[in-house]
Amino acid sequence: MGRPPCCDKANVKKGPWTPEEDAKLLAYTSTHGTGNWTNVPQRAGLKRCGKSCRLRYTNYLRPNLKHENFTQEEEDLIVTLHAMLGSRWSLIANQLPGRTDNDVKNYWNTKLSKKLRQRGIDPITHRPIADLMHSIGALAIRPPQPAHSPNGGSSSYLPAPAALPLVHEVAYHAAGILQPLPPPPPQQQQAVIARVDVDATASPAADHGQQLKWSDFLADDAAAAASEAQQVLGQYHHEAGGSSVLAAGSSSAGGGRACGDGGGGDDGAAAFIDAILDCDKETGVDQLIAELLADPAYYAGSSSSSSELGWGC
DNA sequence: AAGGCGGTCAACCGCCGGGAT
DNA sequence: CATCCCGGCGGTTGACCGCCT
Repeated sequence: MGRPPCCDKANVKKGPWTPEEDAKLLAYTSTHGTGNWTNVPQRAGLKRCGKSCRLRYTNYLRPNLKHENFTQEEEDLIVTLHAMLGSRWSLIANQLPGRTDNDVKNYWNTKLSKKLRQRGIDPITHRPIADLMHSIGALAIRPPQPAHSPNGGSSSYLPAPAALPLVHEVAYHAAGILQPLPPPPPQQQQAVIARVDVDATASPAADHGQQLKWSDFLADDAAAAASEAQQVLGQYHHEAGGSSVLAAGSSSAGGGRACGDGGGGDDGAAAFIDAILDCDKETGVDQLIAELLADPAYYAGSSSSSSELGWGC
């Protein structure tokens, strides 16, 4: 039953690739393409596992890969997308033409997370570390809460009473796309966001009557999915028309979206991200997010944006 | 000059979902 | 329908390199 094994694991080479191996793999892929990696090592004359060949090709040998340093625009986009998606590196890399998920992941782990930490920002939650310390203290003295989910249960948040809004959500509220959030009770302002996830409750549309769900974009027809996303998000845009909160015309670095073929932009997930980013661009939320991320006052819990929302500490 | 140390990044590991058989 | 592999993914490791003492 099933398929034959991919390779003889006892007879495969491991470790760094030699130029000769690279040349063989490149020669093979340039003439035969990249289908069926299981057969590639044998046909290319390599003593490697097919998986290793695929990795070497996609991360290093593939044409159109960028090998130079990340630009400021790419850096901003990674931070923004990480705030939205968490560590879904392949999705983030899809928005950065010429970059691989491994590139993005390494860059995040070695550079960006440190940068954020140096600025007092927790790279996982994108919240001030000081806030998290407070939250840990608050959680330590808070009695256990019964599992309760107002929307019928999403795993995006810890069962905390009310999480602080995500960076993205703050921007949407500030832009007037969503109804203003009611000021949370003081103790709830210190709730922890444990995970950032694109899900119903975490989406900007969560409390707008109509939910924007990740799964909605997982349609067979990518074009239809993207269209649907645009339609749904466009509605928010329309309803938020004339928002006075948006700062007109300021050009921050965060707005530069790298929208290319990306190679993987033809699936529902990419359509979802495309739709979010397009909507951000149209509404100016992308600039707002960039400003939020760049604003130390925001991370200190006293930004103008948060005070506009009525939960200033 | 040499050893320690930290940063970087290519490569591996293990898991999972989907699909082939 | 069950089984098992493939391909993709995120997490982790370890070799290499440059800087510092």
